[in-house]
Amino acid sequence: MSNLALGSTDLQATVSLCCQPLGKEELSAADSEKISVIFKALSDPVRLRLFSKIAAQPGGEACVCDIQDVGVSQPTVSHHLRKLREAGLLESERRASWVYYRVAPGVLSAMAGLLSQTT
Amino acid sequence: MSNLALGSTDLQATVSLCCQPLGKEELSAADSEKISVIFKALSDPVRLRLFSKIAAQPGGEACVCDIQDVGVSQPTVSHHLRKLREAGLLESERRASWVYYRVAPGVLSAMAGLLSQTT
DNA sequence: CAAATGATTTGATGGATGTCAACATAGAGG
DNA sequence: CCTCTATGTTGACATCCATCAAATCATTTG
Repeated sequence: MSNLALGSTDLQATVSLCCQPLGKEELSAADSEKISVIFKALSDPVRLRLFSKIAAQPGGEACVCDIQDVGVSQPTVSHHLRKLREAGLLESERRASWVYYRVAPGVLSAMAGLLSQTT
Repeated sequence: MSNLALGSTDLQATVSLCCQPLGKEELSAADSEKISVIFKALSDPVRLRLFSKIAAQPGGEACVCDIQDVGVSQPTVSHHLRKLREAGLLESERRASWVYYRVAPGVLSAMAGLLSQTT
């Protein structure tokens, strides 16, 4: 593994550019496929917790070693972080011995936009 | 099956009352468990499409017969609608021969709040 | 280089889940 | 009642997925 965009989806293109808010216009089959990937990434309690730990980090990023205490083994943590990265929700970068994860830019606002009220 | 609240989670209590936005404070293990249920409900393409069809309905509700063309069999549609209801995302009501589904009140705004930007 | 630390990958396994066919239930209308 | 239409439920099955142990890769340090 090497750099930021490796194996990740362009989430901004996926969410921001494809869809009206859910309450405004129904999703096409294709868009549903794309967006469900994002919800699926957050559908596991451990993954959601890891994502929240990173999102809530003051500096906006967290070392894997700082977020490992979620009740599962370290390989499992790594597996979940990979899933989050592949879904386009996280970016990762190696600095010296450590790998840092951060929320991909635009992710939170894109998802909030999808769920925003239109009434 | 009979009425609105049958087998459903109180989603407003689950989402609105438990959590700060993801970018603000990390979720507890318990809250992660609760909220991941909601994401899981939307993690299937067919379910997400059904939910979007209902959410985008002008009157705010849809008869099952109006949203069945999503590429799977009728029992499967029924199964997915049940999952969405059990997760607290939808409510259902029988009127004459037909069953109507609508988005549970507060759901969209609660989820949007969870993902709202805090920066 | 060798050892140690941090992180990912691989392989295996038990459990969860989406799907359909068949059957059951509910109401409408002869 | 009996039938037709609209939904929901059950049972079976194939696939997906979370998890861990073991092995591997990457980087620092002795």
